[in-house]
Amino acid sequence: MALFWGAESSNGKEEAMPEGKMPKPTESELLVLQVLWSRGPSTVREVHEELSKQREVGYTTTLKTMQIMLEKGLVLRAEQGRSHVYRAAVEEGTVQQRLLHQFVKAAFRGSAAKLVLQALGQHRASPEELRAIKDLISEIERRQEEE
Amino acid sequence: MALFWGAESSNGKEEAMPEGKMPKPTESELLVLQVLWSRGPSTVREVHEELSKQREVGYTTTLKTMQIMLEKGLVLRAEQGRSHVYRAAVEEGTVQQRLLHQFVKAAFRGSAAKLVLQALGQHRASPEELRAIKDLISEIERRQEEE
DNA sequence: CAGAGGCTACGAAAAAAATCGTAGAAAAAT
DNA sequence: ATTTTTCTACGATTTTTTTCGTAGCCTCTG
Repeated sequence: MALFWGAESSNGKEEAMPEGKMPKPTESELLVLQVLWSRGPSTVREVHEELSKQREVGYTTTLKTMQIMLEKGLVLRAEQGRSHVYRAAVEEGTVQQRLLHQFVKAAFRGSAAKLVLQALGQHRASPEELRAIKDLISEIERRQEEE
Repeated sequence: MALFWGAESSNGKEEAMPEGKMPKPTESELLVLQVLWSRGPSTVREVHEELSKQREVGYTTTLKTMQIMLEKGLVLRAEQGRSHVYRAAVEEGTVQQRLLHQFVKAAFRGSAAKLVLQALGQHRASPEELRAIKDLISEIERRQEEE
């Protein structure tokens, strides 16, 4: 079991990415992050197995992608025997927030409301989720009235 | 005034893109589409002026982008004197829908509800918009109860 | 009519991403 | 002890996207 992170002190990337300077992950990198977020710390092999389910891709491709992500600071890794265990260096919510912001601007001319309407209309949401959304809206409305 | 579209019959791209086989527009192409959607049919020069406000870019770059978009069928054009007037060949809503779907999958692991919550929490929505969203939710809930 | 300016076409270069082959080290299997 | 498997490193290639230079063609001006 790898008990500590930051064994790679040589490249100076052992700390979790400071929220400010996070580089935008590419599509492939996002796929890797998804696996890390859902599985937790994983080896290249494990991530690769997971990605292989979705689409055909060579092992070294996944490896290379993850190495690049390490350079960018999107992931951290620890040695474990002869292999490496990677983990996400950026939080899912933070990445989502940043990507969402850019997406709203790029595809919805900045109108988050339009996006929300489209998303709700198009995708299926559970009663609980709808409830949560309604609650949030009430919350926002309450705050607006106060102003 | 250009009264008809489809003067470019030679390249067989004079019809609006059939919803099914629309290629995913790249970032730059999306910027062009945004201009066409908001201004309506425009010349390269006009689109370029608009884009120049946002970022520095050469005229021929914009031109080339639009020519590629024509090949892909993302835009249509009509000759007007010695210049061309372009218009979007794909509807804004349709493109948004497709991009949104991919985005939810790529960044929110398919959870539209999570995206909605993030979007509402992060961006400002007007009371009217909130109203509209609430209405839509009620509508969805009603439909779900019936099942 | 000559020159300037505005347009498009076209090709090619530059930049960004994705993919993979090969080599070499270490561990496991036989 | 050999061989086979399993890893990483690294470079190179391919693909996609973006950007722009140059040439040729009209049109308008002087």
